[in-house]
Amino acid sequence: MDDYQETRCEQCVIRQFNSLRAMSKEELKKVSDTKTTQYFKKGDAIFTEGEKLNGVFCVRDGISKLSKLSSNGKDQIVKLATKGHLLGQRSVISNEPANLSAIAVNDMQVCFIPKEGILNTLNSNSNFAVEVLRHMAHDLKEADDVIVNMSQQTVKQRVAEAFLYMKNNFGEDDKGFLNLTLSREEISNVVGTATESCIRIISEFKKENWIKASGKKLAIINEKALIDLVNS
Amino acid sequence: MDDYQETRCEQCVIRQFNSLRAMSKEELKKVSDTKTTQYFKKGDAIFTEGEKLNGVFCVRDGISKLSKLSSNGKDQIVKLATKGHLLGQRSVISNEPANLSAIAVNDMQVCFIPKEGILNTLNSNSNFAVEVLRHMAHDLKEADDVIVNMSQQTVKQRVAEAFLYMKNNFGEDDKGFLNLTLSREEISNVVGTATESCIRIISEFKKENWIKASGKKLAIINEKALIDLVNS
DNA sequence: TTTTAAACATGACAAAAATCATATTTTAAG
DNA sequence: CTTAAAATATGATTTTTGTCATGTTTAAAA
Repeated sequence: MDDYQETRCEQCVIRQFNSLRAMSKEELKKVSDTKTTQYFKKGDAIFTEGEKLNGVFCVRDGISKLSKLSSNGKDQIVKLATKGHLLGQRSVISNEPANLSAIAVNDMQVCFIPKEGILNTLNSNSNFAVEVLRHMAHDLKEADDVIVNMSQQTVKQRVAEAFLYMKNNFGEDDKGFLNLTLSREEISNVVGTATESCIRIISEFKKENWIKASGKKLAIINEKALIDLVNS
Repeated sequence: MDDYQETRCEQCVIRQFNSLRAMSKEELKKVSDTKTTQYFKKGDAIFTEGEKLNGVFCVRDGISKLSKLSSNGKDQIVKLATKGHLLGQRSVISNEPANLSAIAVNDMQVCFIPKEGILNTLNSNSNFAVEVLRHMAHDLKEADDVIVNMSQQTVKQRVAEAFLYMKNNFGEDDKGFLNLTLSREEISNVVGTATESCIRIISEFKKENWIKASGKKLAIINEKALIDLVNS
């Protein structure tokens, strides 16, 4: 443990991206005293569906998929979370087991914040409560939009949308390749389709020259075509 | 206007079902002074997608569908709200236009509460903020579950689930008919499918003796069969 | 009551997507 | 480096779902 040189929440820039920024200096200090930093490797579970959570996880680095098992045995990825996102908030607030599993898509650094710090602040600092509420409201809007897309769009449109989502939320490197690399199976779990169908559509996109691949990395080379497909 | 004999929020039992119950007597009094009662007939819009909302709507009676238009021109019903539900909360909290339209499915009585009362209380009463947060957390969990069902289940399973949802949330009358009556088109907008496909599946369920119809009313007569289908 | 429009229903067909089979390529382990 | 396992790819086929056409029933308006 090289805990001694870890960043303290007060100094951590990450919190500017989430509701922790609405905490007072004092509150943040308390949180920082109880937090622990954890490292997860690609494929590791931060928590799993049905697990009782004793706190929330603040993502400092890496990307996590939030997914749920459906009755047919397939995983559905509901959301992808990165730097600044708080995981497990909903569960802690409702005092219910986690509804989703959080699995590391690549290597991650995550701070665990025991729930007491969160719940106490929620009850005493309405600024913080409203800030959390605003984030939750945003998540809810996004979830509603996903429902509409999932139910009304074709698989092909959803695959196109997944690529646009990956570009907009996780960006691309200097050569135009998506920073987030998902396996074909993971993409199909985002899109909610059979892996083969997903692979076939990706091949099609490559033939159309809308995307290209280099190793495991994918790049969008005709964004307009993807957008047009989504809106058709 | 027969406003003089309307129920005041302090006396209204409906608020026990939503976050208004976390308001103090004083706060509730203020809200009650500014609220107005509105009546909507079947098909009327309480608000529509993209509209700027100046307050929230507390459903006293009747049922509303919350839906969103997808790019292909079809309506997707995301949620059905009844007695006690607050509509437009998310929009008011985020200070964004409504993401969904709220249309009356049958005749409704709804109280309009100007946003000032809500926002002031949110900022000053963390009890209330946390209560709103809890409700929002619950809605978010439900939305995530809908995403999984929409993306992983077959149309037939989703139709079965829609009937179970209607029974569980809106109940049935003394003869076993669902209290909520939706047109075939509305059911297909809940399920996210073509109206003809929906009609065909309903006919099938009738032939199997899982449901029966009398006029526009539908009744579940073999709930287990529907549950088994959903879980298969 | 008659007329008209909307809702419901069903057949025929087309399109989309899933499944099963089987290669090929890539990655990881020994 | 070699070998095994996993990931990617594609063909063939079946199943599911959507679309178009058309008929019937139901409800609403004149």
